[in-house]
Amino acid sequence: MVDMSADPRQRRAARHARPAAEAAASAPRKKPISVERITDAALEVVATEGYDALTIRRVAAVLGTGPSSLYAHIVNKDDIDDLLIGRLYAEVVLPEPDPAAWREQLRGVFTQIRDLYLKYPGVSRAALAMVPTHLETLRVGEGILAILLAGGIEPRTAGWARDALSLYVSAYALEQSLVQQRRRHQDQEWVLSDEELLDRFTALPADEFPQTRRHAAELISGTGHDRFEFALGLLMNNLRPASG
Amino acid sequence: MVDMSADPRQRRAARHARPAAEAAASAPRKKPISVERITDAALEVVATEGYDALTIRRVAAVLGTGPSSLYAHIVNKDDIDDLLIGRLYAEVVLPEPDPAAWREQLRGVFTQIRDLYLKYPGVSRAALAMVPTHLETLRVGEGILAILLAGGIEPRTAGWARDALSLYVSAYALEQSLVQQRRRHQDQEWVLSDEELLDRFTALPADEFPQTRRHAAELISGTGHDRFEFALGLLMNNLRPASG
DNA sequence: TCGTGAGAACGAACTAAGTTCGTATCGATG
DNA sequence: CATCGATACGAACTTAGTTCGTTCTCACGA
Repeated sequence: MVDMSADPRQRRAARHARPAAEAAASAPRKKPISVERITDAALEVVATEGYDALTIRRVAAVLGTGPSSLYAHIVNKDDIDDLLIGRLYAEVVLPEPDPAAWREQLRGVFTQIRDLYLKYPGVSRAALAMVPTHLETLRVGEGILAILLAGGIEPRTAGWARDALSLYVSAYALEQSLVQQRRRHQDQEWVLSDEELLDRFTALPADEFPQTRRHAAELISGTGHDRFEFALGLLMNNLRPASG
Repeated sequence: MVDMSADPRQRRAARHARPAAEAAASAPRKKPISVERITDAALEVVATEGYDALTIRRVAAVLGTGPSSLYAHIVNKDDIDDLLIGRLYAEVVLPEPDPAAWREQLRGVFTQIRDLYLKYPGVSRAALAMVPTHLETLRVGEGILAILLAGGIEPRTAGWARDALSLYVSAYALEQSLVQQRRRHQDQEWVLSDEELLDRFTALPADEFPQTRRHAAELISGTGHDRFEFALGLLMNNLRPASG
């Protein structure tokens, strides 16, 4: 059983501690509100309406109740972020580190993370704000670190590189989500297609923006994911086995 | 004079167009609310209380009025972000591109941006959400692009690298601001000093977190800025002049 | 069997925030 | 000096996070 103490603060703390012995027991008959169901509901909201639509009231509505009902299980709204990220990172599968393929392995893990973020538009915001001792993020972090170390990267470099890569991936997903969101909210003037963007760039005054104007085509080239791959490449290609 | 049309939407659009002829005329005598004063007030709030404390009401209070008074000058709250970023990026000074020193020049520019972000904790959030046709960000973007091109980087690579670097810098500043903010809000349990973090890491179960445990010291090593420099290095060192 | 009490659920309400509306005020202009 | 458009602003509407006090439920012990 998960921690059933009265105070949700203690339960949050328990979630950050190592997982308890976890006796399965019997599944709850009816449908009592639980941290799991809250997480399910929150993920559903984020997946369908985006992270901005994630409100206590919205989650409560999905569960067919009012906002106050959730506060027996969560500390506050930030706590939902915690749950979300935990659930998301639990889905990341980590490969057995292979010294010969560490770059591909890293690419694979970070692509997984990117796609999880994009599946739930905007959650990367929550990931950026997450405290660094979250259990599931620690697990994934350990996995990434293991891959880097297996690749022969010196520990300190590995740690720093891991942080840089993680930060970039979160930011990339966040930016992509924001673009998508603007596209959904057809705010007329603020949605710019590639052609419109190209027009804007080429319409810039040549004396002030010579490079942007001249290379407008290259600047808007490539899908988001092309740029993602490119950036990951930049970050990883300089990492070399220590005494290689 | 800046655009004095009635609709603030038109005024925002005008801000994104090329700067008008800009007849100086006489400075306003009294203290009418203006976009400039709103920007000043907003920056003051962000600098002293952080981006989270930036509310319409808070800004209005600084100007000694009520929230509705601002809506003759701004479209909505997002518009304030626009003003903030414009003001911030206007402060960035761009060097004359020197083909021999492009890496140092890039470092300089991005360090400026980083420090501006950190001076106004949390604004990088606004920067990430900013539409890519903002006039001042275009100016800085042009400058960065010019440095890369002067360094002999192929245009498409230069564009993508610029985006990757900018994204990383924003994310870095955002993360740093979040850490600072947590530290201010002494939420007891969520503030972790380096020693506490080290303790946490070394207290992890050895079978599940062998690497994190073993290299805990390296993982928490280095100031934020060390990591910033490191990441910039990773991103830049792979960029090479096109035809060598 | 029947209370009983701890935990869970929940309706109502409080606060804060973004935004709108209607009106009042001000200043330049004819 | 009257007028009109732009500006200012108080009040109010809406949505949100959170708290409070009460009610409900159910497993356990007398």
